[in-house]
Amino acid sequence: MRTGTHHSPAELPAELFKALGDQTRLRILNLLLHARKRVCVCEMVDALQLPQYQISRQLAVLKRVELVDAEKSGTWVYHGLDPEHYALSRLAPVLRELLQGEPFDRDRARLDRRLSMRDGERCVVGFVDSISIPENAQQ
Amino acid sequence: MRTGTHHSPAELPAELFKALGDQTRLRILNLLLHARKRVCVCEMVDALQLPQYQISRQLAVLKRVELVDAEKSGTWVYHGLDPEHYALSRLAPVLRELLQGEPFDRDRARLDRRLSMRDGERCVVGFVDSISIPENAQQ
DNA sequence: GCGTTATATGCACTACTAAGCATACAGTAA
DNA sequence: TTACTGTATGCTTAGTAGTGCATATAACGC
Repeated sequence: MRTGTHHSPAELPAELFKALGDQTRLRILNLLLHARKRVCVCEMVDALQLPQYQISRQLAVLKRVELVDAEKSGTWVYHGLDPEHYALSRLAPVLRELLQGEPFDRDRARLDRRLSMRDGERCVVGFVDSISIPENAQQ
Repeated sequence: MRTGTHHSPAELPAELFKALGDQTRLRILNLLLHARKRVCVCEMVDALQLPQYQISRQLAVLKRVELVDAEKSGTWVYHGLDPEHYALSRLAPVLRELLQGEPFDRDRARLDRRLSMRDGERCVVGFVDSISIPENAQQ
């Protein structure tokens, strides 16, 4: 069990909001809030259509503030929201409301297609590159 | 009336959280949430015990994301939360809950002393330097 | 006009942060 | 072992954000 935060308690809220202050990290949180289960990195790569290193990197930031934790299973790493986080329950409804429109809607749609490729609870396909979604507009 | 945000709508939530991701700005918001009325810069200087330029500067950031707006009255400028902000009503309860403990509690106490020096709704004393509060611990 | 007070801001400096690329690490399968 | 795949991370670079100081702006009183 992880115990230490690396910040003075007095600045915890600032660190928390700083972690939320990035588009990529909000897109990741949008996926996790939507999926309501752990999601592995390759699934996020396909859903967000971003390079794998960007997602790993931003996940590390979210883990540092303990919004996200990880569970390893073989080569795959499943990341999920930490329901124990001291502010998540209050923050989640606000995030759900704010993370609407593009790119958040399309990200959720791509994640759904990607998650439908699972074998039960397990990710089995690795990087699929380009989950096709009716792209009425690009971006 | 200010109309334009300077950010693409798709990144508005990220810009909003970025604005919340700073200790000084959270301390300012804490004051405004507590006061439930407009507060002028010199009152914030005394409550937060920070240099005036820091407060003006961070207020400018909060105004850029339109969480805060200002009303001028002579030399004094009264800053307040913008109740029209698209996310403030959802965010305010979360902020109230997170902005507890030090330095937020003491900031609110100092603001109360400072506000008690008002003449009705008007700030009349300028910089008082060191609103005395039982400082059981320094900082 | 002048001086004074309240607030905002230009500048220099420092520190941090995200992106991009390559590579390291870990686990699987042969 | 070797090859391969999923994930994490070291490094560099570019852009950005906070601080501190000085100064500018604005409104007041004389």
